[in-house]
Amino acid sequence: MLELGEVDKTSDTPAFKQIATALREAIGSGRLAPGDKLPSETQLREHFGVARMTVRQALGELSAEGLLVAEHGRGVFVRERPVVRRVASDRFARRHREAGQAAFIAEAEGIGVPSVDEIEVGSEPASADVRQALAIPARSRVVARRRRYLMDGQPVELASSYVPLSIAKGTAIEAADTGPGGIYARIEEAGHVLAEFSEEVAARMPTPEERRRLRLPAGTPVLTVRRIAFDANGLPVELTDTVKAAPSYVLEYRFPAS
Amino acid sequence: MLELGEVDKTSDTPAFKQIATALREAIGSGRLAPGDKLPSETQLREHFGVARMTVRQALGELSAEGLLVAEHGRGVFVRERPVVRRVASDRFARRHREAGQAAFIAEAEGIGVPSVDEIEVGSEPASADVRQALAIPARSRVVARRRRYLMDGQPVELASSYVPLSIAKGTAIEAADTGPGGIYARIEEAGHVLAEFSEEVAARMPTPEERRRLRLPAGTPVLTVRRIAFDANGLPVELTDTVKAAPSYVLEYRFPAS
DNA sequence: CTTGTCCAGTCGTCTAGAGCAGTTGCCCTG
DNA sequence: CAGGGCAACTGCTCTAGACGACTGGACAAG
Repeated sequence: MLELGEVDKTSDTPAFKQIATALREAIGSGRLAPGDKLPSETQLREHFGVARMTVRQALGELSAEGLLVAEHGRGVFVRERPVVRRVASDRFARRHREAGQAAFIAEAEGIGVPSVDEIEVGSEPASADVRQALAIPARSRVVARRRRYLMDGQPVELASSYVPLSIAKGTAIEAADTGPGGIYARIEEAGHVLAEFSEEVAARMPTPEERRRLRLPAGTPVLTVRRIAFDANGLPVELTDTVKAAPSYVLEYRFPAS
Repeated sequence: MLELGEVDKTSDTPAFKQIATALREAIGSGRLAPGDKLPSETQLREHFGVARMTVRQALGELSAEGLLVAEHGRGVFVRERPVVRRVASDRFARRHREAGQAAFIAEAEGIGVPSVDEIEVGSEPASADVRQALAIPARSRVVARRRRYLMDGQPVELASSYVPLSIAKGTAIEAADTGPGGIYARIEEAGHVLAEFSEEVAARMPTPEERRRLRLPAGTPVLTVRRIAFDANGLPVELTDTVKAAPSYVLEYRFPAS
């Protein structure tokens, strides 16, 4: 019989979140393998001692993340190829609403990343790699911002953002707190209307340093995303390199074809 | 007062879907502007004559799409700007229009199509995962095409393509050689105008089988891409799962003038 | 004027049911 | 033995409540 733990009703964590966590853990540990059928909603309801709607809320969360597939009349199964989609975060949404910068920032900062626990800001000479990406000359300097993002207390992402010093000079971009609307709002204030960005996604093994900071088990790959923002003149204005703990991140884009 | 229409309880469309559609329409038509506050859940409940959970289900759907933001104690608001993943790529759209199907194929199959050295085509029962992605019922069959791509003699990519047998039946899709224009041309000939596709990218370690076929050194991760093509009616018509040895994958986006 | 308290409104979570609609396995029939 | 039909099981939709937590404004006390 599948071991799934219990729900602590005295906890301030909602019961459905606890159930979702228990199921996630069972999948992560391999007790539930890809293709396996989960206990039915009724069985889970009895096991955890909650109402069926509560179980469904947990299952719905995991389905939205792409970990589970429910099939009418058959059961709920662990996905054979687990994927995790982006989920909007209310907290971020609120910040955006207040700042009026919703779409670009939401996308560029990564929707669904709730908190930052480390931050490091300073000007430095740009590496050859960064210079090439930002199309700036040799010996140029950039303002670098390095952060670690947490979700539910677990590190999920390391981000390094670079802005040419020629753009950042004398603005709040040089400060740890970039103010309302974040860094993109400051870049626009500096006269660069954001128009486009490109993303390059790759898979690789983490460095030992990255493994430590992301608390990754040995043998786990990371997903890296390099994003470059361009202004209306096609000038690169910002570069963000992100290292994401895999497979907790997946991109999903839909293109109208015409 | 906001006009939102009614729910037809005799319809076979679920009530919460009808409510979601009504709200989407109100936002699309501008009766609900970005930043506007929606009627409260209680008011919507009374207006549509349904239980509150049903209203919440509709609101949850729109929140997941990024159209709405709920804030505890304040209300539900229309997002200031649409989420980026719904924004068209001009580059892609333009090329599609100019070159017709060739562009869609080049984009979908990967630019700089390499050579294929293994191919395997046949009809088979769809796995739960594939059925879910293609939105087809249990026990459905699909035409599966499994290929290995080579670049300069080195294997770079394993691709598995699935088309519902209901679409492929009696067409060249069932043949190893799909003829000029490839599989997408045959799908269009079958009456499905291709309209959009979605992509999901993830990183993971290869299976031993994949490692062997891609001739990967131990400890090297792969990049996986799942692409689903939809016709003009929003019906999924084809699914491609790709496992790439090549380290990176590029996506480009452009923001609408705003 | 400032501060703190209270309260109505709102969303978040949860319970305890109900009927409906797919899926599957089994039994019965021919 | 093959096929049809039935019944059990599953997830899907929905109802009708309950209480808690958060927000924002009214109002009283300082």
